[in-house]
Amino acid sequence: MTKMARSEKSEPDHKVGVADAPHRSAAATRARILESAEAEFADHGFDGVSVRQIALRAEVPVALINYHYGSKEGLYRAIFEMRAPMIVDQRLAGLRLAEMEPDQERKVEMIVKAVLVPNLHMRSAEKNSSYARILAREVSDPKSHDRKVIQEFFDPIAYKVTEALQKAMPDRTIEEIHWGYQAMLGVMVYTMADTGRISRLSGGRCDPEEEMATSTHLVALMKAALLYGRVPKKE
Amino acid sequence: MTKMARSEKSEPDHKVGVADAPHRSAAATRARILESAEAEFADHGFDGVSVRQIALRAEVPVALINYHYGSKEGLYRAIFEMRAPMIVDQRLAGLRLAEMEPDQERKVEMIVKAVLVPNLHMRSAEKNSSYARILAREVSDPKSHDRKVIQEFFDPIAYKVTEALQKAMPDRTIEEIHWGYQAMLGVMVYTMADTGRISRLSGGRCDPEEEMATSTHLVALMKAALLYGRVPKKE
DNA sequence: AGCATATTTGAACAAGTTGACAAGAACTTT
DNA sequence: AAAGTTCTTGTCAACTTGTTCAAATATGCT
Repeated sequence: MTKMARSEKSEPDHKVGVADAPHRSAAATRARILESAEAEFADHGFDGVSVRQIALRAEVPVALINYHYGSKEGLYRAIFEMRAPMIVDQRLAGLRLAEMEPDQERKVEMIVKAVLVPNLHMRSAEKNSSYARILAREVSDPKSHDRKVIQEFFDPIAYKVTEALQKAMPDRTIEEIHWGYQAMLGVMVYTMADTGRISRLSGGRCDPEEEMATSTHLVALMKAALLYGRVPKKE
Repeated sequence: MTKMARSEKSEPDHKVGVADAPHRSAAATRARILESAEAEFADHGFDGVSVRQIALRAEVPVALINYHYGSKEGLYRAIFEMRAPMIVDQRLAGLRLAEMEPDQERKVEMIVKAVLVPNLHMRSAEKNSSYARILAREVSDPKSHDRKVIQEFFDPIAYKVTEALQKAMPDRTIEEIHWGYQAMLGVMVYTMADTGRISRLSGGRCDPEEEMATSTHLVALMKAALLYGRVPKKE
């Protein structure tokens, strides 16, 4: 029987008076590893990074990361377990607000915002920008299918969004609703994953780092797409 | 000095009468390697695949692929050198058609189609579906930045598209044009990269494999986004 | 203090990686 | 038919990969 990783931590709220002692607390080390992993995975992808690179960046011996997270994939998943709830909660909050809005046009706009804004914000919040890139990469990686991480963490909220859209625009077909949602996700992910191409092509006029401008434009586009983008009825 | 790869082939149009001879022609072998590489890269990404896996699938010894393509990256680039012109040409043709259209609304729709349809078609054409997934992956991979493959092959056509959009909708700001274009690319790439999530979320109602339905919906959405998605003017 | 548990460490492991080489087979041209 | 390319092949060395081990150190509790 192999030694199991310490997945669950007691996380004792010990006094941090001895902060600069030889060993920072275990929790701090775990956090540092997670941080490094996030950055490295964002830059090079799951397969593009070796556990050693992560360990090097975190300034810990390689073995430690296996001790704390069990495996490379365990470490990877830990990133999502930490970050996913943040944006899921924000989306839920946005959806609740949209629900109360009587005006249809505004309601759709609020739903769009509920989906896009949390992620776009995270993208520009320096600290989390790497997670945004990991997320973007994960959705376009067939291997993620095996990891099931998107499905596990984000499918539930996806259902909530499509439901909300359906309620806001009852005259739409289910297909229209879903393709509309996919379109939203697409532009969001593409923008989050941006590696400088948008800025390059636009001569610097468009920059995903500028959260306000980006959100404004994308929300306007997707709102219009959802409200006015009807497919000509068959036959 | 290392032995250089045979990047350029004389590609002699020799008689293929002896097709089933012990050695298939060199060109055929090259092609077979390229095919296998395409499939493997699509499934696992550049870093997720070893040259051995590709060689195994193509049923050739490992060394042969280094002989023909010099290196793993050389092989990767060869895929784009083969496929990119196909879709670039189709887009250009679409743009030329759009140019003659007098009606603005139709014109924009034609530009959208010129961008989306070639890729979506390739996605569903069984043979090339793997290339579509490679492409999708490449745009969300910062490492591609180093490889410069997107920039090299697709930036030129991107400029042509934004120009066309500008001419079709002269009242738009440059930012609106570019964000509109990025949105188009986003939904396209996301759809091309799909790993089954779209179908799963929609209970099987939406499937990127169904080219007609997919194109119809996405074109309708993006046309509306571009035509009616104006950002409220500042101040 | 002293004992048990949690954490950290460097070294080692087996498996798999890439790119290279020299030798051989096949096809072209002379 | 001989010579010269072009193409194919098995094997190799040097190196990474993720993971594990046993020993060392730190920490928390009574």
